[in-house]
Amino acid sequence: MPRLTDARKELRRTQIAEAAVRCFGRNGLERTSIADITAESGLSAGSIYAHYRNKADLVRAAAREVLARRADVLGEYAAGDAPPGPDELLSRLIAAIDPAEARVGVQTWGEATTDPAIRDIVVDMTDRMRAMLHDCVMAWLVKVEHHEPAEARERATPIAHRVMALYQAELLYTALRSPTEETAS
Amino acid sequence: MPRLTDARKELRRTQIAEAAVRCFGRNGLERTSIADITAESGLSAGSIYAHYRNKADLVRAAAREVLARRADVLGEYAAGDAPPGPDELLSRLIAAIDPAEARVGVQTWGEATTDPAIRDIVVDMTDRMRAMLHDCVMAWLVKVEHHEPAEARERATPIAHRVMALYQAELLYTALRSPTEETAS
DNA sequence: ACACTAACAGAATGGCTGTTCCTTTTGTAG
DNA sequence: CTACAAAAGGAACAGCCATTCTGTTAGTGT
Repeated sequence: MPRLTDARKELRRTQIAEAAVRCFGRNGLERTSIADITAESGLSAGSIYAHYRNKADLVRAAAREVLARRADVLGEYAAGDAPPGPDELLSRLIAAIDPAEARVGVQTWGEATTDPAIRDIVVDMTDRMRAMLHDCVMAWLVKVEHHEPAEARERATPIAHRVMALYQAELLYTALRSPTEETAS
Repeated sequence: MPRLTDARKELRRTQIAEAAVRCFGRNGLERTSIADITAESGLSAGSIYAHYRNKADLVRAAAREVLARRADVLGEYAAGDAPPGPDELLSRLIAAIDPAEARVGVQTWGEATTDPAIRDIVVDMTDRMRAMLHDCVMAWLVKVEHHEPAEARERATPIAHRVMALYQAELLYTALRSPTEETAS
């Protein structure tokens, strides 16, 4: 084959990454072998190495994917014109948690303590998500609680911090609650 | 040597476990080889296997040790006759966090998503710690806020839950903040 | 439609690592 | 103090797994 068109290439990359995420959720980052991923994705080792430099690179991509998907959910809320308050916001975030992705997310935290590249991804995604929470809470303070924008910005910071913390804790609980068995119909 | 006296045997076990914890904090649970642990502990492979059935067994012991040490800190507070309020309690817990142990703790979470044995340890320790927090908050409600014991017991539950969540989030931040370098003099 | 070249399959490899085995050492009981 | 047996040392082993390599296939630009 000649060089694949960019769309196709990206498609293959996500196909591999998604298979990897499924494997990671099932067996963990390190206990997942390339062979597992080839089996899950239906591709071969050679093919995987044509798209990712090595396993670490693939893990990074998987981490980015999982974390990004979680962050995206937030974008919608902040933009709406009836922003939910902190409690409601937290409830919705928690309701949107997917157990499999929660597991990979928590595994990612563990890996981040050791691997600087993963650490940067996690920190970056966390900061970004907290910023979105901040926007969301500020919008609520202004539109619903009728605070001054300047004051709202200040007040929103610790609230966003707390919501983030409670959300992460819930993510951990979800990850621990569903050890390895779920056959969601 | 004949069978070591129980005290000596336990000493060796903790010597190995502590070396393992140091290695885990530095390189992660899976990236730490038995060779690393022999180097860190000054013992040999044969010796390690005389005290632990296998590596998984050693990881379990290390997890227990780290989590137990964190839980122990709490015991003191609950027993004192001037129990700290939730905010003060959280501050003290956070102040007592050791970065190296935080890293191993977070790694343990990641492992728990995959390994049922580790999962049980983490869940057990978390429950135990939350129960201690509950006792502590209840003592505060009764002794300082002058609530009725029955009412205090009820009110303490969600508060303990929140303190636990915020503590765990802080643990995560600490683990991420200190990637691998600290040469505390 | 053709040719070119990168994607793909899958076997081969080389290194690493958990575990075991055998020897030597040494703590303990009598 | 002696003898015994378990513990410590460390080399050897076996299996796994990331990565590479070789040939084959099939998209893509012309």
